[in-house]
Amino acid sequence: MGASKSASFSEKHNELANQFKALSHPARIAIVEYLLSVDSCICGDIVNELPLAQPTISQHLKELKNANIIKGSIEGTAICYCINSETMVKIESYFSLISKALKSKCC
Amino acid sequence: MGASKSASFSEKHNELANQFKALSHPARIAIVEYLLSVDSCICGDIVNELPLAQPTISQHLKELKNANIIKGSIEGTAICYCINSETMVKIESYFSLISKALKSKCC
DNA sequence: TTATTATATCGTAATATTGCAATATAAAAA
DNA sequence: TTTTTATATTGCAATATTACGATATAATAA
Repeated sequence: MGASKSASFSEKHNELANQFKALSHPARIAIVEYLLSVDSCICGDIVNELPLAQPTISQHLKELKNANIIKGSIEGTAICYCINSETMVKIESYFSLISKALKSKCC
Repeated sequence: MGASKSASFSEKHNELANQFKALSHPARIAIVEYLLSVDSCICGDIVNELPLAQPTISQHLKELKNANIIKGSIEGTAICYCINSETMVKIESYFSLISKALKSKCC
């Protein structure tokens, strides 16, 4: 067969995996860092920032949005995207927990 | 066409994306958390912990190893895997940086 | 109303991932 | 040496992702 056996794993593990999957493409990392570098959340020019066609970027944005990595709100003709800090803090805490747990170990 | 245009992105963005890709599957998250829960790094029974066949787990372990998420060393017949703390700390720092940058923002 | 502009969706080809049976490898035990 | 045990590799089918041209949608401008 093939195809992920995601049903065999916990809800928590699946949610985490989905958020990492959203970040598992260089274009999506570049989008996140671009949103971070822009002063406000007024965007609308991500297409010109990346070497990808408009439909491709639209698709990447959708994936980031579905994973709660970014938020988007309609702003006239344009759409205003920005990073979802809540999710970022959550992921940071996860790695912080792992780092702490590793300190009390051998290896 | 299709297939990731990874060559169009920076080395740094590709490396990060690869590490997140390694963590983008619930089985691999489960492996990391299992390694974390075991007291020492003496392992060898990951196959019995997960609802996947031995070749599948071997493949997941290989992907985690290639992305430097885990390290493996031969220990007689068994192979001893453990988490690569260096990488975890690096990823933690990345999200810490993002969180900090987000604090001085609107949204 | 008719452009124009910004973004989303559809359809599809190219490629990558997932999972596992079968098999290989390699060290320790009998 | 032969068997057992632990892990890796191969080959392949099922499925998912990536990218983009064509097209749709929807708000503003002319």
